[in-house]
Amino acid sequence: MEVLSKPDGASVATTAAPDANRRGDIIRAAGRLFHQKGYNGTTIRDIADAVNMRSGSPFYHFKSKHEILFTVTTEGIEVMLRNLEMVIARQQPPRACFEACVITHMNYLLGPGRDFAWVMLYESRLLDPTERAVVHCMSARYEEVFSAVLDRLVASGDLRDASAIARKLILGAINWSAQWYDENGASDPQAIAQQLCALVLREKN
Amino acid sequence: MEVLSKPDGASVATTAAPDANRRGDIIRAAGRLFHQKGYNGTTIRDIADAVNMRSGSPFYHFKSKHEILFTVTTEGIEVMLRNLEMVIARQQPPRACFEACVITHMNYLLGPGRDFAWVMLYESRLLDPTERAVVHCMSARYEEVFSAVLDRLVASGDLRDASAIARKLILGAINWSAQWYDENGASDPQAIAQQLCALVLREKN
DNA sequence: CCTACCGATCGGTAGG
DNA sequence: CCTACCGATCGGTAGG
Repeated sequence: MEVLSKPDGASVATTAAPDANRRGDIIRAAGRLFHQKGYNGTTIRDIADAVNMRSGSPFYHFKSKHEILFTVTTEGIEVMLRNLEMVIARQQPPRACFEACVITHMNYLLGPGRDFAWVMLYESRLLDPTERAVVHCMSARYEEVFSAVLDRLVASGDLRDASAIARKLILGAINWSAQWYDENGASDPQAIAQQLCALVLREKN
Repeated sequence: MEVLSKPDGASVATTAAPDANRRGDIIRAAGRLFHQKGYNGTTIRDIADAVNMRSGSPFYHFKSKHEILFTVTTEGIEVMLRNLEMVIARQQPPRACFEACVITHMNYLLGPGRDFAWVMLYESRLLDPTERAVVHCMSARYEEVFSAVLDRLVASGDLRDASAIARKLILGAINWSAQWYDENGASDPQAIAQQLCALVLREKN
């Protein structure tokens, strides 16, 4: 790489990085900041600072602040949906399938996807109607797939009720964990997922 | 009242109202706006407009925008805690007590307290550390009282587990309902509360 | 509680 | 991707 032949390597490393994914840097930094301070509490200058740009430069990659929020949000929901479909493709028995879905959901929600999932759950409502409709559509798809997992649990006798309200309550218990989970605390995402399963599933016999 | 003797009654009615609780008007309007658009997405001018004041006037009642947020937040948690303690004072059996607590919680969360509870749940994190500590302390008190209700359920055999995680999961399922509840939808707060009870409690026999 | 206003900051843009 | 900047708007205040 030509970078190596430049006389001032250190300076190049921090200011140039020609082929690095600056767009990805921006959405990761924006996700973290939107999570910490909220969308409206975060300025373009905050985001630019976090990736060592000047305040005008994020607009070279995104046409508006809203577009950054939209990108962060869809990144979150897309990964969650992809993960869910991968787990279901394993074709496990109903109970094992549900447990795996919850573990996967929580691993992302409380782990690498913390910021993206948070923004999707709590900040996407600040998008304008058109963008919000897209996000809502993707969330509905997630719920639809999850719903089929619950239906199988009812069929196998592991769950009493898979109505729309029951589904919302279960997903609520899961998603709410992002509010109180402490990564330095005693329990990890998997342990929480298992507690959730024990709470809503019938006792095994 | 002297108001009645004024020649232009209509004008008086909209501009004077000398002894009305303007402070209460402000926090109600602020609650609704913070719920709709978020704390940072709501301006002092939005709030002032909503109660027919000019932009500088809210500062006659509150020393800062943060103080309005703090007041809205504590109003929410105080009412919820008071309601909870009133239900517990009825001294019902464990299962009936739990059901009554959940119904009361949801009636406020999805009904008259919609805005206050929402702001408490989702916007209070934007307070500065000192104010947030006060709110956190009140929330902890709520959880503590709720925890005792769960302990009795375990003792009576109606619930398998009342660990801290189980408690968080149950409260999460409840609180999350504010995200999806549709007041024009099919089910009312009480029906949702009963579904929650059916989901987490052992079957009666 | 209003009028009039302030300094700071915001999202976004033109031109390079 | 930076420099330099713009119009709009923000939270808050002084004086009445």
